[in-house]
Amino acid sequence: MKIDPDNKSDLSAQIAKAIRDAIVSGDMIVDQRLPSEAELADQFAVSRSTVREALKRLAAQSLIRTQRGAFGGAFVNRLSYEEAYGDQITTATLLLSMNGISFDVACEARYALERACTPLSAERRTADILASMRAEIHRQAQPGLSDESFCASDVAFHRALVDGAGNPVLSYQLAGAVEAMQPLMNMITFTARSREAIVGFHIRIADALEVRAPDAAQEALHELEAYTLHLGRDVMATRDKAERNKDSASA
Amino acid sequence: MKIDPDNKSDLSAQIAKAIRDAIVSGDMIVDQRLPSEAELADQFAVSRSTVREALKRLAAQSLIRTQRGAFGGAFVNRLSYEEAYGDQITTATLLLSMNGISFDVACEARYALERACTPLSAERRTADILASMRAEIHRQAQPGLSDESFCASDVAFHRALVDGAGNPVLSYQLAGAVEAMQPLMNMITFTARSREAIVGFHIRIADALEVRAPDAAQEALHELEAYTLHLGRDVMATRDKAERNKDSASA
DNA sequence: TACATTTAAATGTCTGACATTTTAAATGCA
DNA sequence: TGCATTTAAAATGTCAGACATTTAAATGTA
Repeated sequence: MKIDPDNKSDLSAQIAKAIRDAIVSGDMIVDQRLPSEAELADQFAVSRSTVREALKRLAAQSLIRTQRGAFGGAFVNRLSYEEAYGDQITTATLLLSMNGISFDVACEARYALERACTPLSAERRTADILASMRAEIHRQAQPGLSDESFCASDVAFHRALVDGAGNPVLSYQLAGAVEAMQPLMNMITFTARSREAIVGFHIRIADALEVRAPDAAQEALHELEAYTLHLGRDVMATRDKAERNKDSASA
Repeated sequence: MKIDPDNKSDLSAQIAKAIRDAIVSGDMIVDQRLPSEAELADQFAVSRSTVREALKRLAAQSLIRTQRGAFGGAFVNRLSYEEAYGDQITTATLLLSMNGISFDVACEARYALERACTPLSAERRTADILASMRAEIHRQAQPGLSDESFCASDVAFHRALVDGAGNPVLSYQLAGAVEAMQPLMNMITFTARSREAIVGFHIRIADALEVRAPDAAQEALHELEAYTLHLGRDVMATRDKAERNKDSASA
């Protein structure tokens, strides 16, 4: 089913690729059992350790799961949204933090994606979704809330907006974009006034969804984007200024 | 920097998680060198094999890279868009194929996401992007083209539309959604007439982008979505019918 | 200085062993 | 026979030690 050219480097990566290809192409189907580690070692003419390293690579991508014991082994895993979310969010977060993505760019992407599902959400939002949004709005209005908790609630609100579209593919794709913003948002110190403004936008969005008014929701979202961008730019400007002062002081 | 509770199961997964957390939290920064395998084995009080399996998990997620030789080792990897694309597309493809996502749902998600970046693309598209789109349109009009090549070109066209927005975060998020559709699209047999229709929509989109008319682009995209949905439903209906006939014949 | 050689440190691979988990089969007993 | 218990086998998880290979720094030499 899979052969290995006599390249000399990174056997475990090659073996992982061969098995991964078999899974992605549909040659191996969900819940099918892979040969045992010993058998794979024979087939590929490598040691068991090398096979194990290959299998761990696949396990890290949730492509297989392993069971111990007799009649155990490695099985092709049905990739679930729940499993995929985690990686998606981790990857998106790292992409932002490691590549110096500016607040502006991240913000634009996030709201563009949210606008993509607002019309659908206005059409399909369930009572549950609406209740979740109202609950988050209520939490965001609590006076003693820390900035981190406020941001977390903000993310939860927007997740509800996305999930309201009732399209799991959309939810999956947007989970990363929305959650990856949180570290950037966490750098913002929310004054009482800015919180009040944000909650106001949230209420407008929830109201619009409640009466299934896509245009009103879209407009509120647009204004929220502009406001968020404004807040973010203020913070960045202040930070850059402090940075410059520190530099000139130390020089 | 990281400790390991005395759970007895899946040491390599626990170690991978500890290191991953250190990377995601920023405790370890890009290009920082991890301790050698032997040192990690000491720190975690496990064997070198176990450490290696943990490192392979992280390598599979592109979180680290390894270099052989003196002064080599494992280094925190700067996660690039190029690396992330691959996983993103693989995961999105598997999610669709393994979870029985219907053509309708996938199609809706894809076009919703594309609509999110059409206004940006109309505003910012470069001459290069426009040239790419025209080139793909030209290819799609070739008579001898196979269905697979037509689909691949279709994906390339829509990738250009997305990239036109000039926002790498958007491009990353949408790569999976667009490319994951290809296997589903490949099941469609494109007649000469349907190809002609699709090329017509593509021309309208490119024209709209050329004169920076977001609304016209949006409208053409909407109609293309409806048309694609129509094509897909026909195919699915035909296939289901054939399936039923086969069932009743064998029964 | 420039080039060749040596050396050390690290990952990559192999072998063989033992521990643990889990299920199926075998066994024993009423 | 029927059921509970025990046993055996198969598989993954872990460990220890060895050797191969790669790489860059250190060293030696013309």
